[in-house]
Amino acid sequence: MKTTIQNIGQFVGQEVWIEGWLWNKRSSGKIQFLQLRDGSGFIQGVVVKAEVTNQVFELCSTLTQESSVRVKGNVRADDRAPSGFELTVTDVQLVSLAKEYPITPKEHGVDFLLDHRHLWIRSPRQRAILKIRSEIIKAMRNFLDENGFVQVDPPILTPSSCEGTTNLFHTKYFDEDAFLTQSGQLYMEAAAMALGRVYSFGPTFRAEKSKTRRHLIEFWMIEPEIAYCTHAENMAIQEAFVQHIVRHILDNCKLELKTIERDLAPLENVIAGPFPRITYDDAVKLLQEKGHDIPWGEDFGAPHETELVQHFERPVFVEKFPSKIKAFYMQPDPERPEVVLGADLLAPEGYGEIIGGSQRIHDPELLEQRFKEHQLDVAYEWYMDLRRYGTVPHSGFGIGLERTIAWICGLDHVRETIPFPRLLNRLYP
RNA sequence: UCCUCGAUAGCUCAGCGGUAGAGCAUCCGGCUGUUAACCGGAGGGUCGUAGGUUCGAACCCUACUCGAGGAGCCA
Repeated sequence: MKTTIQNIGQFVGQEVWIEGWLWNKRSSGKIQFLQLRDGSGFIQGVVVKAEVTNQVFELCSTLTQESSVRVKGNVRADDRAPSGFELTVTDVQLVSLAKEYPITPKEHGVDFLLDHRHLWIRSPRQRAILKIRSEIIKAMRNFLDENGFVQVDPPILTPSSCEGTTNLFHTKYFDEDAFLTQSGQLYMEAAAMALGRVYSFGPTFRAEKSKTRRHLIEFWMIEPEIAYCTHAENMAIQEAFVQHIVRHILDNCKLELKTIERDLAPLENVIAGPFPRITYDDAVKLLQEKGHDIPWGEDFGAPHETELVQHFERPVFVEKFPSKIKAFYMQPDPERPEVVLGADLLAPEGYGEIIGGSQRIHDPELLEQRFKEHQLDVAYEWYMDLRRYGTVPHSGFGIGLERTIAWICGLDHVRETIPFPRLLNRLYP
């Protein structure tokens, strides 16, 4: 009978085969402990010399780290095992004897590990993070699908930038210039006018020379866009969305959270109540009271965000930023036209902005005026069309997948949240 | 782009002007409950590159290359 380590608890008292790899081994003369993994989980195989053939015992003593093996054994519940189960080995088949494995059980530097990322992802910690990544994506899709959103895929090759500010990756589209997308938002606005509630899920590229623990050159974003939706409704959706994700991970990734030693208390608090909201005005006042030298009208830097977040136990919405420091498409507040109906969601524990969202300008004249102010070119004719033909108030947001993962996992760098991170000066492996 | 720090064995690091070191990994030997197992032994180096100072440089100086952390920008 063949099974996976994940399901091995169903076979207590029975003899099963598992197919996997040896990730570490300890031996003691007449007993050997094989640390086995098969992708679905980890289990220890105990090889007792008196209980197997000499051939099997000898084979085990020659096994190297990361050799691939098929192992037969009796499943036992054992309190000494981290997963609760152990395998008393009865037979072993060698699939391939691994050469000297570079990633030893000792500590390694970041550069070395990133050079060996294709092997690093085999380690228990990295496996747990990638598993949580998959579950976060699943939770996001579940929430959106259950709330009437339709997935729409925007293009990756685009004729120009969406927001104008950041540096884009340039490429050629036959004889034309083209750029890798930095956001699918403008296309999602078109899609929302066709399908009501939509979301995109795809990669995003920023050619910024950013070199911090919060930045990747290539990262994934989820960008929901909703027709007939106000700024307030937009924030309510974001709050429910983030709480759904955290709840899903707490319910479904207990073993993985334990593997990465995540403190669960801050996560449990995220789902215990509503997210606080603070206006940009009040945020500036708070920062000034705390001794920060920031005038009204200036955007927050990393130290400002860190300070702000310390005053709240849950993710906090900072809303109504000055329109001058925000994107051209954001709807002005009718009561105070110098600020916009938009909000950033700042994650707790210093993870920074994970969501940026806003109500979009739906008035054609105002949008035309913003185009002129920002000196945007005619490539946006189609975007103006959305206001010419049945324009409606609408809102949306973008959530950065890797920052969300880093926050939920409690990691100190986003590079561990993606299988093969693209970083400044790192395109390998 | 700017600021700070770093580069010595396959890996992680110590050595900071006078014969190149340790732990892990590898190989050999020992051990029936190990959890980064442990104990004994062996092999393993153009000290990032190029100059300079010095009787003598891994060590001091200069430049360059690569990397890390942070800033700006952002998700």
